[in-house]
Amino acid sequence: MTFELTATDKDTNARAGIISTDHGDIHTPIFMPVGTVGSVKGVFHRDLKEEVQAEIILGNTYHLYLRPGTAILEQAGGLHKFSAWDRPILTDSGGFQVFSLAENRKLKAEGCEFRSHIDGSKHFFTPENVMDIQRSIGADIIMAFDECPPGTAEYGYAEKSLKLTQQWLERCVKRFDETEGKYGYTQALFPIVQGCVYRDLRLKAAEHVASLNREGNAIGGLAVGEPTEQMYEMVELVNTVLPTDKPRYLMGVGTPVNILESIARGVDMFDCVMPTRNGRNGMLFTSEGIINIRNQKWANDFSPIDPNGSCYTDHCYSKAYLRHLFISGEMLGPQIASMHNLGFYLWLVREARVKITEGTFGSWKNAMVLKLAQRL
RNA sequence: GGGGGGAUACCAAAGUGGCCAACUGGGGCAGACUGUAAAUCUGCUGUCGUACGACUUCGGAGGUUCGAAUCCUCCUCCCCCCA
Repeated sequence: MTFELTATDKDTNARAGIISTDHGDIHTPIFMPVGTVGSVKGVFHRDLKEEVQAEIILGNTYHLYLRPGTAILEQAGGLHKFSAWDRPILTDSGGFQVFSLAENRKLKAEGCEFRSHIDGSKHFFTPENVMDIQRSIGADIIMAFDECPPGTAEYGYAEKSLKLTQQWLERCVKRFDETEGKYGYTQALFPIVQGCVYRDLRLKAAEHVASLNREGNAIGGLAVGEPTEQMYEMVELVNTVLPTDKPRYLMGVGTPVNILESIARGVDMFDCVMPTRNGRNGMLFTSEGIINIRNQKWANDFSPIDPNGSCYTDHCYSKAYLRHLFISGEMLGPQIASMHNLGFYLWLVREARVKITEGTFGSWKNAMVLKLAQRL
């Protein structure tokens, strides 16, 4: 995997670049649709490629390990072949599940014991076996196994947690470097900066991560309950330390506005369940603002879902019809909404890329931020 | 013609003297969702009020009672069985 910086904005820290992987190029800034169990929920690969124009998608180590399991994935020849997705894939390590499935796990220095959310069975994740599992899944970019503490964590806990994450990171790197890809193409390991909302911890974590000199770096533990302004502050701070010649990935973020603000602070890669999950639940992100398509007021609005949208669904279907689908519990509704939202997110980052290249990102971003946060 | 059963809020359906403005579903309305245990979850759903509360309701009209959706009388309508 390589990264080439192709443009830098004059007014902000925004950058444009190209990540090259064995499964193709990724133009940054980029949004990566989340496909936890090997499926971007409700969206066909063909639409993901041709309409949404997704260049890379996510998978999740914890979920894929439980189902279908590494044996099946290895027999299939890795997740790309298994799922018939031939573009790049990034897998999260299961670190987020240490956070989101907190009731079902026990943290230890050695690793993390999980109770499967499916059948209650016990599983033990360590930095080493998480690297091995991600080798079996075969993602182009794999993530270090970390602990993601809640945004409200107190300093003492945050400090302790960071120490654990850093120890785990060393072990991840060691294991990763001792092993190699199983399917004939290369993989890259991204370390993750933790440290909650504490400046000194974040700086320390960023310096540690930078010193490892990996092919890309991630910022984790944000958008997990802390105020948005603190998130921006942390992103800005961490990016003063993370190398400029490596892609920076802000994990799990976020709203369209979060993404624009973070691009302005030097982030290159994003992922979030928001466009798909909120889409399934009737929330549309459009070029004019946010729509709750279930609201009564759209019942007789026969205008297209998003007249400026880049997907065929945006022009093909009306708001009134999409509302009808949601109200009627038709599965086509969530599918259309998911595709629309993903299409919008990808349009947004492509547009950001153009503006960065043209040198007009700053003013464009400010105008967009005002528009996109509006509730229609 | 005879006998029996029923009528409760938008729909269905509990409730059969006070704890009932009325269980529960559905529907409707609104909200939440950030490295996905989520096609999920939450709230509201008689009127007025932010709320404490006030007012009007259980087919209709009377009545009994301190008190009625619940008991009595009459009326209207619906369903079932027999002829």
